Amino acid sequence: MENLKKIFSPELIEKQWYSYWLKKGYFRASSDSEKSPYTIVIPPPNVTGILTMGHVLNATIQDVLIRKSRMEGYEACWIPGTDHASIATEAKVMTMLQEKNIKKEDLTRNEFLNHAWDWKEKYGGIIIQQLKKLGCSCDWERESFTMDAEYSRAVLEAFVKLYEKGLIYRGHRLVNWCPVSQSAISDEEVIHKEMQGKLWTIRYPLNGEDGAIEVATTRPETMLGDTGVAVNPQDDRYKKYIGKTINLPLTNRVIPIVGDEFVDPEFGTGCVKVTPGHDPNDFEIGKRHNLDFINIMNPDASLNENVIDKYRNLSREKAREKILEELNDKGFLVNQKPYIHNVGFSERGSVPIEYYLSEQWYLKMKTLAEPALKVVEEGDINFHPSHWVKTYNHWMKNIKDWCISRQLIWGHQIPVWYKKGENSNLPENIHVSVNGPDDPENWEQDEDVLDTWASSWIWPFGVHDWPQKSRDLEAFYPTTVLVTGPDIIFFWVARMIMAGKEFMGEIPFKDVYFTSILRDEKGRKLSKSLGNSPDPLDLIDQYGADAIRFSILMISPQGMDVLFSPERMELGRNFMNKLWNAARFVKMNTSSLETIPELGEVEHEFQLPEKWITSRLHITIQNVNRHINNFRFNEAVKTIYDFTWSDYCDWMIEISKISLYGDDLNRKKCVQTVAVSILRQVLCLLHPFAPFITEELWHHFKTSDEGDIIKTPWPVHDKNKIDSDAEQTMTVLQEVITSVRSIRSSMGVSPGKKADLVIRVKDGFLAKNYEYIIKFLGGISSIQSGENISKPPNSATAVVKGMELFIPLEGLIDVNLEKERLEKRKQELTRHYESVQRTLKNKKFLEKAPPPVVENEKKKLEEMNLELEKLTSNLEMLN
RNA sequence: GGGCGCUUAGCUCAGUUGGUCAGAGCGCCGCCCUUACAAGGCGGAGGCCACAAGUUCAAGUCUUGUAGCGCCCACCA
Repeated sequence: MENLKKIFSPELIEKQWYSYWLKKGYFRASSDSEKSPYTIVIPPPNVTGILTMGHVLNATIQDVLIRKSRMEGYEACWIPGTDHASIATEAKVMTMLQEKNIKKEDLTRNEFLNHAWDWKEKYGGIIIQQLKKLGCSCDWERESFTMDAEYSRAVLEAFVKLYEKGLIYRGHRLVNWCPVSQSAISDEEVIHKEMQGKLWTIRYPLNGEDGAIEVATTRPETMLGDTGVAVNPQDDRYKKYIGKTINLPLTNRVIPIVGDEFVDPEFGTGCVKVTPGHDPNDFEIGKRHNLDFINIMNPDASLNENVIDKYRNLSREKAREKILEELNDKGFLVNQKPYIHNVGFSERGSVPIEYYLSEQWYLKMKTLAEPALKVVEEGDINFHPSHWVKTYNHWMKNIKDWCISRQLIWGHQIPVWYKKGENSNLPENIHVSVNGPDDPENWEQDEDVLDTWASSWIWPFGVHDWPQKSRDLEAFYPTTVLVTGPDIIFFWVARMIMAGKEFMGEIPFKDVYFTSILRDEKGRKLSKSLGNSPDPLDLIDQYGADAIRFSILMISPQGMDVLFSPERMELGRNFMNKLWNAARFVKMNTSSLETIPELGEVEHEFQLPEKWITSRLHITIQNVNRHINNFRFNEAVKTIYDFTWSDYCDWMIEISKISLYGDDLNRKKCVQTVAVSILRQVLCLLHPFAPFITEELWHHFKTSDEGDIIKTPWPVHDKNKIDSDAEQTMTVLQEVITSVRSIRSSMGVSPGKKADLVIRVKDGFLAKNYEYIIKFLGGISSIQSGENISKPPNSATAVVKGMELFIPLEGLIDVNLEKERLEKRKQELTRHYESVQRTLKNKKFLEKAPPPVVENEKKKLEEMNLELEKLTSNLEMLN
C-alpha cells in the first residue's frame, strides 16, 4: 500500500480535493432544479474579519447540514457573503489614513469612500478564503456583499417602503453616542458593565435665601449642563422648596427646583441634579417640567462652547477632575463615597458612551414586532435550543424604536434629500426615494448612513436581488435553517424575522440553531479583540481541517458554552488517523477482491460477527440521523466515533483477521465484503463532518460506476438488518473475552503466552460455535467446555452469564490476589443484587410498573443470583 | 430588580421522552513496538450525579427550596 501512508497527512489531500469539487461544480445550486431546495444563508462575517474558532463551529455545522442534504438528494444551496460592517471597517480605514497622515476632514465623502473601497479590496474578504480551507461547500458564484450595487438597492428599497408606510421618522432626542466613532449607536450596541465608581454629594445653595440643597451624582462634570434640581413631591423634607430656585455653583446660572415622582427619597440625598441634555432620565424630567436642554459636549465628548471658558475643550475626564477640585476649594463638595454602578460602553469603541442630543432617524418597531412574535409563538419558526424563545419574546414585547442612522461614511447613505436652503422639517422639502430627486442640483442628500444591521436584516432575500422577482428568490426563499450565535439574536435574528414578514410576507427560515459560545480557560468569550482565539488556520495546519471540524463539533453540546483549548483538537486528529489506518488495513486485506462485491452475494453466509456489525451499523445510521435532525451534532459525531472505533476497529476488524489470515476462501470473501461494505457506509456517514479524508478514502473503495462521495446517496437505515439476537450473543461473547483478558492481565500472564480455558456451562453453544474467536482474541490455546467439568486446580475464575470460566495457571496463580479479585466482584454484585431484590419485594412495583420492566428485573435477579452462587463456591474452594 | 443556564470521575464534559450494575476524552497505574494504527492495543484505579425536601412502584433525569458559578435584560442619580 505504497499510496496510503502509516500516518494520515491531511495537508497532502485537502487542497486538491477542494479544487476538484470546485472544478466539478458540486457546490453550485440551480433554481431550475427538479429537486427540493435546502437553503442556508451564511451569517455574513465582517469583511474586516478573520476566521475565529467561533466561525469554525458555525460554518462546520452549516456545511454538515448542506453536505448531508446534498447527499440526500436536495438541491443544496449555501449562500456565502460578507457584511460591510460600517463602524468596524471605517475604524480600520481611519487607522490606515492615519498611517498615511491623511485627515478625514480633508477628504470629500467620495475620496474617503475610495480609500475605503481600496482597503476593502486589499484586505477584506480574507475570511472567505479561510472558509474554503475549512472545506465549506458554499455556492461561491452566489457570494454577496452587503454593499454590492444590487444589494444596496434592496437596502434602500426597504428603507423607502418603510418610510412610505410611515414607520420611519426623524427625531431630535438623546441617543447613545460613541465618542470614538463619533456616531449614534443603537441600544443593542451598548454594553453595560459594573464599575467601581464614586458617588459625590454636592451642595447647591438656594437662590435668594439661606440654606442649600445637597444632590448626589456619579458624574459631577455634567453639572455644567444642569437646568434643574428635582425632589419627590411627597418628600416632606424637600417639598417646601419646589418652585424655588438655586444658584448653580461654578456657573452664573439660576435653575429651578421641581417636584417629580421619579425621584426616590431613599436614595442618596433624595435630591437629584437634572441634566436633560446628557441623561435619559433627566431628559424625561426636563420634558415634563419644561426645563432647558443644554448640550455641553462636542462629538468627541470634550466640553463645548456652552460651558464657561476654563472648561472648554477639556475631555470629560479632565473636566471632572478640575470641577471636583474647584467645588472642593469653594466648599461645595460635601463628601465622596465609593460606589458600584453600571456604565454603558460602546460595543466597538470600548469607551463609556455618552448620552447626546441629536437628530437621528428611527424605525418604529411595534408593528413590525407583532407578526414576528406570532410566527415564533405558533411554531412556524423553531429555535434550537428552544429556551431562547423566552429571551426573544421578552425583547420583542419590550421593543423600542430603532435608531438606524449613523454619522459615518462607509455604509448605505440614507436615501433622503432636503431641498437646499429650505426648512427641512417641512414635508414638501423632503424627498425620499431609491434613485433620488429628478433635479438633484436643488437637493442635498442626508449625510448619514444606515446602521449595518439595517442592511443585513434583509440578507435572506437581499442576496437574491429583491425586490426584483427572480427564479432564485422563488426557489431559495424561505431558507431552510439558520445557524448562528445566540449573541446576535436581537441584532440580527429577530430583525430578519421582522423583515421577512414585512417585505416577503413569509418567514425567512423554519429552524434556527443557536451554536455554543466558545470560551477560553478563564471563561472569556473567544474573540479577536481579546486576542484569545487561536488562529484556526494554524490549527488546521497542525491537525487538518477534518480533525478541527470533527473535534469542535464533538466538544460543543447543544445550548451550552464550550471551554476551548487547542489540545482538545487532538481527539479529532487521532480519530482521523484511526480511520485512515482502518482503511489501510481493509485495503491491504481486500486486494484479492477484483471488484467491490455486492453484499447480497455473501449475505446468506453471514456469521455472528457480520450479523452483529451490520446490526450495529444500522442502529448507528438511525441514531446519526436522529441526532442531526435534532441538531445534536455532538451526539451525531460521538455516535460515528464510537461505532467506528469500538465496534468496527476494536471488534470487527480484530475478529476478521481470523478469516483474512485463514484458508477458507468463502469465509474470507464474506469477511472482506463486509469489511469493505461497512467502511463505505462509515465514509458516507462521516463525509459531512470530515469531507476531505472521506473523499480521499472513498476513491479506494468505490465501484467503477460510482461517482465522488460528495454526491453519493446518504446511508439509509434498514430495520430488517437490526438483529437483537446477534447483538445479545455478541455481548456475551465480548464479556467472555474481556473476562479472560482481565484474568490474564491481573494474574500477570505475559501477552505472548497462550493460556488454556475451561468453561463449565449447561449450554455449550457459545463456546463451541465461537471457539475460534475466543481463542484468537483471548490468547487461548485450547478450550474445553461441558456441564460436568470440575474446576481445574490452581485456576483463576470468572463468571459470565451462567458460564464459569477457569484458566489454569499452575504456579502463576497468586491465591490472595485471586481471592481479592473475586471478593471485590462479589461485594459489588451483592450490593446490586440486594437493590434489585428490594425492588422486587415492593408490592407496588409489581402492581404498577409495566410488565416488561418487572420481567427484566426478575431476569436480572436470577442472573445475579446464579453468578453469586458460582462466585461463592469458587471462593470457598480457595479457602 | 427580572429572565436564562450550569453544578456528574483529578481535568473538560456527554447522558434526547424517568426504568439495562452511571459513560467518554484527556490525565493516572500495569502490561505490550502483536505484520492497520504507540496519534496505537489490552487490562485497571477513580463517582452518596452540589445540598435539602417532594412527586413516583422507580429520580443523575420531573417539582420546589438552598448554596455557589456564569450569561442576558433593566433609566435608580
